[in-house]
Amino acid sequence: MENKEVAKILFETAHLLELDGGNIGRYRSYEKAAELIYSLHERVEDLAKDKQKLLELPGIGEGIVEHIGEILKTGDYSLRRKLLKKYPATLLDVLQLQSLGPKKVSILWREFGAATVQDVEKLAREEKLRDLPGFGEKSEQNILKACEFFTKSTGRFRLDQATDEAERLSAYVRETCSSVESVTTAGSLRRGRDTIGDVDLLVTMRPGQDKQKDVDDVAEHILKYPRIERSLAHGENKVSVVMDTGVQVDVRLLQKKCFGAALLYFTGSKEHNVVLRGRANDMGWTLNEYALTTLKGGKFFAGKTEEEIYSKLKLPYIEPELRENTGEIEAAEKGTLPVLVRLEDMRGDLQMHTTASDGRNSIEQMGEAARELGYEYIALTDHSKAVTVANGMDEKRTLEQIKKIRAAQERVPGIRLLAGIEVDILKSGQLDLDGEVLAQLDVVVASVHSYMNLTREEMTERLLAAIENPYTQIIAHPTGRLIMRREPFDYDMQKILDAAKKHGVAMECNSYPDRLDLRDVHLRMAKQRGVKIVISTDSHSTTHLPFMKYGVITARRGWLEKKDVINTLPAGELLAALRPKPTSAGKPGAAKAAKQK
DNA sequence: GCCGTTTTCGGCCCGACTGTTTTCAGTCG
Repeated sequence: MENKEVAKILFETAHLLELDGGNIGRYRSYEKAAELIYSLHERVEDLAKDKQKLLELPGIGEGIVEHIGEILKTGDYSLRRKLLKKYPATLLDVLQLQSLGPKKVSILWREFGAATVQDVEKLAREEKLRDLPGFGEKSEQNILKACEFFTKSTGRFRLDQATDEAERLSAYVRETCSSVESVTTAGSLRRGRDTIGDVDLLVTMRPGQDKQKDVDDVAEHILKYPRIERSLAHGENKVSVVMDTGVQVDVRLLQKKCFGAALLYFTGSKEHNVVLRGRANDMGWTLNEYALTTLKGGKFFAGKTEEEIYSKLKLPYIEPELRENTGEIEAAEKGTLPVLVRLEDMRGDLQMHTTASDGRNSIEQMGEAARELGYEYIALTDHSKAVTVANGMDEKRTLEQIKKIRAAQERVPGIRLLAGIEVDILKSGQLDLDGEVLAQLDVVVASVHSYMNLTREEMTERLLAAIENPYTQIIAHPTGRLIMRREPFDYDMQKILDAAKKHGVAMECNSYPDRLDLRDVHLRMAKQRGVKIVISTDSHSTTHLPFMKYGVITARRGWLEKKDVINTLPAGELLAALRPKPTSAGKPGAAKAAKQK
């Protein structure tokens, strides 16, 4: 059973307990355990074999260990089942609605038997909510809007969508408010999560222009941004709006001396902050979004920069992408934080498509655009014949494509053009092209585009076969997930990564914002095993080449350093770092054997 | 249900905002 599934059952139990009222802290224990397991990089199933190991985890006690045992054994949990007899599972959706929390959801359930978002929406339309205690006309309207929003979307957005929204609004504020000194992105967007709930922007004022009136003027001005669909909140130092794209943006207007404390606080994660707060308390201070102050007397101690606060807490600066409370604080204490890979470290891009298959641009255009970005090399990796919808190439066309790439090199100086392929991994695990042809390519990237619903065992075998094939050098978008659209393939990731390490096959961190695959947790697993990583864009147009930044941020979330990512190497060293292919001339039988694998 | 150098009970991060109230409960991040 996957950690995600165990965590889901615990989360649901926590929410149901919250609805049920009673002991305040009890549900938080379930929630804390769920959060921990969700972000754990070891499998909870493996840890559970040794009860002591589970007990060592913070927030996990005898009770939770027993419940985890039950969940792993039976696939469900008796308390959750019991609560679900009392409350329908659809109430968990209702709980997701903005402005409705456990207390109010509980009232709606008791008073009207409202169990679904549709039920609540109907009641709001019939104006039946406004007379309940704690409700009113305005909250009825908000609930109605929340129901409509829920129906329209699940409320999360891809990293690129949130990035675009943040950049557009930031530019508007910077360009049109002369009293504003800086606009900074915080929240999960700054941490680089693959999906974003809402965008957090922090605004500071220029010296001398930071009186409440100036701040109010800026808030008013932000509310005039034409792409705002509606405003959710407008306080003294906060403006919350929903854009016409459905993305929610919270803008906070800050005093400069609080900027570091606020940036730290609003960047999160919540779990990271809770530990920092506890640490501050232990040292005789208290940390909030304004400052680090003394516990007694509230004397200001630090707050202007994040570095200053970490330093006072006797920690080195921790990069935002690491702030998930998954070991970064311990690493910071020991001085073993990774030096994370940066976008500037990337020397080439190893997956992209041209008009030869389903790309929009020619070899030359891709080469020139990549050279503009400062790359030293790229691999042109069009599809193989199994992907008929993408005009995949057979052996003959692949050989012609190699010639075309070699010829294009003459016309595009200043960047090395590597002849590559994105060869399909067939249902059997065989590669889609003959070994003799694969042997002539500089870079062989292999990936799955069909039969995505095989059983866990079948999919594991399929990928193992592909990795064992001597021509495979890189596995591209290894889990096949499409963010918010398609679940990842089901297979044994540990076995696949172990095999990749054994055979010297690199795993891709695909930068395409719909994919981000491998994801952070899996990249970290790969790093721990010493598996080589490449970060590629899978560009289908020159306009996709800048997606590299999303792959890099995902890699950073996976704790990857420059040395873990082989396309940070110069071309010669990169080619040496790729798994050596058998040459068709040297071993006549090798190619044939590989084909039959 | 978990936790503890204010430790076996009593609190669980904590401050802002909203909407409903006339001083605060509920929600949110």
